[in-house]
Amino acid sequence: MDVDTRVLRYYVAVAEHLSFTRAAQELFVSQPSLSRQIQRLESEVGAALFVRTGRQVRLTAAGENLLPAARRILDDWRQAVREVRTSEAARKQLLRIGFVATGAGPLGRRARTVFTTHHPEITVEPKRFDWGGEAQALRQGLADAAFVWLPTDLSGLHAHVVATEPRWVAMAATHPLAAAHDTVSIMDLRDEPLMWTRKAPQEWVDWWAVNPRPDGSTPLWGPENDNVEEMLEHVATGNAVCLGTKSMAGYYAHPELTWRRVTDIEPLRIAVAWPHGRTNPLVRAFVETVIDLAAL
Amino acid sequence: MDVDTRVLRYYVAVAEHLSFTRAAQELFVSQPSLSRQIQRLESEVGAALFVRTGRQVRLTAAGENLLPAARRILDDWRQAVREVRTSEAARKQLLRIGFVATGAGPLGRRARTVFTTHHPEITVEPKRFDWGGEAQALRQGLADAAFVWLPTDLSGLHAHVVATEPRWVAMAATHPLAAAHDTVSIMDLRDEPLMWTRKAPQEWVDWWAVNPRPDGSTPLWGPENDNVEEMLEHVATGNAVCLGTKSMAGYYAHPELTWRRVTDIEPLRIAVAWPHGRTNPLVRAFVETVIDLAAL
DNA sequence: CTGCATCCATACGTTTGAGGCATAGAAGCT
DNA sequence: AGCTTCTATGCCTCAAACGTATGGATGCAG
Repeated sequence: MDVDTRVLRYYVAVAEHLSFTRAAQELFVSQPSLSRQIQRLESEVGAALFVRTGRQVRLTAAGENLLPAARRILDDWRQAVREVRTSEAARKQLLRIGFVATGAGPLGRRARTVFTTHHPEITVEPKRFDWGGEAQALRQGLADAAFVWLPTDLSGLHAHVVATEPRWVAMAATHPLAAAHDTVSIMDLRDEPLMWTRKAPQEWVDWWAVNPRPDGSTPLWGPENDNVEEMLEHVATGNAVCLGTKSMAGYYAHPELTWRRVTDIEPLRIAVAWPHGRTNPLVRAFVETVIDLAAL
Repeated sequence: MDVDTRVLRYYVAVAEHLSFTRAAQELFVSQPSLSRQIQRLESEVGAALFVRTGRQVRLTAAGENLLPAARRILDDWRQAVREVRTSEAARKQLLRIGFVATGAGPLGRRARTVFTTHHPEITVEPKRFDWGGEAQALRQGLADAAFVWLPTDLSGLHAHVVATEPRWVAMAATHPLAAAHDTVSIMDLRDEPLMWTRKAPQEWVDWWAVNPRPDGSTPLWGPENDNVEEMLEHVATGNAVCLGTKSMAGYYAHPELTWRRVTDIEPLRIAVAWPHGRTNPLVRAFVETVIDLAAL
């Protein structure tokens, strides 16, 4: 009679993809493991949820009927956890500001400073997340507001674009390109292995990698990584190059690393974002501070 | 971010009893295990749910806020599973009739016979449950209708009393009481260890054991058991005596067992019951068959 | 019609975690 | 101060969830 929300997530994923293999990939579990969990769920509820006919998978009537309940339970739980976490932070007079890597650069720091002078009783906690994690964190109640890097999935969130940053490329100091030019073109990176991550959605990875390239080609993929530090370790070692922001060129300038401006790709857009639903007045105040500063 | 509904049940139980020890007893888990699960839940949601102050346990604000969501999720899941199981049975043209031990005796069998002649396309499946399990089975969608033995918790169920049965007592054939009388009084059983179960609610156990006795005394408790067969094994071995129905005296008459009518206790009331909510017309038809037969 | 590719199920070994028992530690009562 | 009551911690056991390797069925192409 008991279920784990994990199993419900598995079920919804299979129902959405109508494929165990693809759902397993999305869920970062093996296909056999996923099959077992679905079998277990089916025996628990006493009915087959999917019809597997060799080549294709489709929902049974029971599968269709259970699906809304599974979604409802997942939403209910996510929202409940988000509210508890958010209230707990509010109770402790905390304002948790999520960001990735350099976040919004100088704007973020100025906003925190200004906010703190107006609300000295509040502790503002900058919270660093892995690639794509800042938007996720808002949905999970792990941050109250965040500087999110676009493009990303903004469902469930309010967002205002407050800054843009030119994109730069990082490479090992010994890299030939570093010696050759002060600036580079995206086409100069055609044969360079590029860093990527499975933490962020595909859309995000493609945008950063400029995939497809202006000439229609696909980037050469290098090692995977979860966050800036890991990424730059790889790059300094010479395994790959990576794209980043102008701020990153300043913040993460170590001797083994060389940064160059990329002249011909669009800049990063950065938004301040916060979750839908009842909004803590402090969150709104912080967002307004950011927007005001951005307008200067 | 994931939870098991089991953990939510634990949480709700602790919140209702405001005691880990008592909740653990109700849930049939050890107190340390329960404590650990609650700790785990608390770290998952990022807030303490209970304040433990040595002598007493009370809910925190976060604990109060999470409670409705936990209850909602549990109800949602129970209902979803019940509906899937019920629809699946309907799809297979099954009508599952729950009962305990001898159920409603001859009435149950006659009702199934009559129903089958009117609905030959339907397979009627008598389903036997452990003590107190027939009402539970209706709530869990494991039966479509059932003969429930009163008193029991009827929440979520419709019920009509359709029969009563005098109560008899079973003892080992070698038992002194068996030789002495044709009938016995409840007071004759004062010093006899009586069978009991933890499957059914306390109310049920007390009613069967006639606790307290007319003179205010408490029965002497014998071995525990889950169902008729286990109970009668104990009784035949001479470990205890047990109370049962007149039907049981006929159905379960083996040589090592002697049954005697108990003259001075109220008879068992038996109801036909079915779950709240959308009701399959076949269920209603069966219930009406039972009620009609009972009226004869 | 045969070989190949695709996709889900099964087998098996490994690891995580939920449970029980014993016991420590804290709080209130006598 | 000692006793009782209640929750937390340490340690062990066992079930189950996961991954890798592989089997088996289906559909497509040559």
